[in-house]
Amino acid sequence: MSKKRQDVLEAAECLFYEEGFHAVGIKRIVSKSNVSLMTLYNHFESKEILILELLDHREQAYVSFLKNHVSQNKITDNLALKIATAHMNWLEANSFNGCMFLRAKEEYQNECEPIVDRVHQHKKFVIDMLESYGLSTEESLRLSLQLEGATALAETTDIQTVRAVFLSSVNTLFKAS
Amino acid sequence: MSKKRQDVLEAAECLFYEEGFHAVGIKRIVSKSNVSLMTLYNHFESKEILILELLDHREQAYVSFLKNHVSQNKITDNLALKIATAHMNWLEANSFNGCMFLRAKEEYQNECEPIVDRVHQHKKFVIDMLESYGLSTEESLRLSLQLEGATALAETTDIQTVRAVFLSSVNTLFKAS
DNA sequence: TGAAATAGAGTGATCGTTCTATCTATAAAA
DNA sequence: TTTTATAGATAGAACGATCACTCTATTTCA
Repeated sequence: MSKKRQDVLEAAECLFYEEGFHAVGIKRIVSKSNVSLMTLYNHFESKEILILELLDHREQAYVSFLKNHVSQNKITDNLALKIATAHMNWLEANSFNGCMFLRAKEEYQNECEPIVDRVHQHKKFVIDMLESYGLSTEESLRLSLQLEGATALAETTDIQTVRAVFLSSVNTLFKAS
Repeated sequence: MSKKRQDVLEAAECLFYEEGFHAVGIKRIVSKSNVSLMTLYNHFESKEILILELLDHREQAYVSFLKNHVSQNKITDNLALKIATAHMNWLEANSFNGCMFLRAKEEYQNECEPIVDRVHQHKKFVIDMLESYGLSTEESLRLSLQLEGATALAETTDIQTVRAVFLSSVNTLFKAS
């Protein structure tokens, strides 16, 4: 991948996540990424296409982060707790402003169908991933609700408090599974 | 409260919730509420102040909705489940696009401190309300995570599925309380 | 008679996007 | 090694549309 392209994606991801999609203009992204306006438009046809590619980029980052942390986790008897811990580490490292996918869907609900579709696809993808780890459909949904809850709670609550509440809930819900 | 003022608040609440704060312009609100531009500005000094008053309005609506539904709920042995059911009814009636407070905080994170402060205040208010129902601090946080999770999951998942997963989780977490 | 609401023009700023004209850097041809 | 050709990146002006907000002049209604 082109270095310029990567610079744009990283600046856009940071700005959009911190301030929202409609609140951040193309000029801000260009300025932050040290790239010219035309270079951005040579790589991305439009703002909406940039957002779509950003969501691809972020899904890949989240999934590989989870994979790595789950495989490194030493807990052996509780898969859900392994995944929850990995998700908690993701939140702690990157994300105190909600789920970027849900936020994209919320902002483009009545404006850009491809973005909304992409978000639904992502959430389905995560559920499928949980099932591929060996959870049942119902367990996947149940864990998914916990993951979403932790992400939201972390927006307004001290992260160590969220960790304790989140992991103990998951532990209770999935013990002796 | 003035009728015109009420009209503006209702139109703004609907539009902001459906499409986001930055995505909706004042002209759209004026147009939807059948009120003139100057009338809006006579009632609300600025867009940000309108949003702040909207959050007041919505907090009041949510709290009284919860109070009514909790008191009418016939479950006698599980307070958390009563509250969860009431929250589920709120989601089903009004809210398939996330938590309006979190969305306000996300969009105004680096732009308007009073809005961000108001959102933190709201979340603290909800926790306090849960405690005033008789839950411990830890139980309140635990239930709060479930409420946030249900709100988020309802954005991309069939509402009856959310209801089943949500209520069964709360039931497991709070049984024999 | 006086206060409130109206429509609509006007403010300067910013939006996403396009265009132009200049510059840089690498690679092929001399 | 020098010249030329090609492609990519640059800054910045310009587009029409919209942003939040103000002002004015007129109308409605108690």
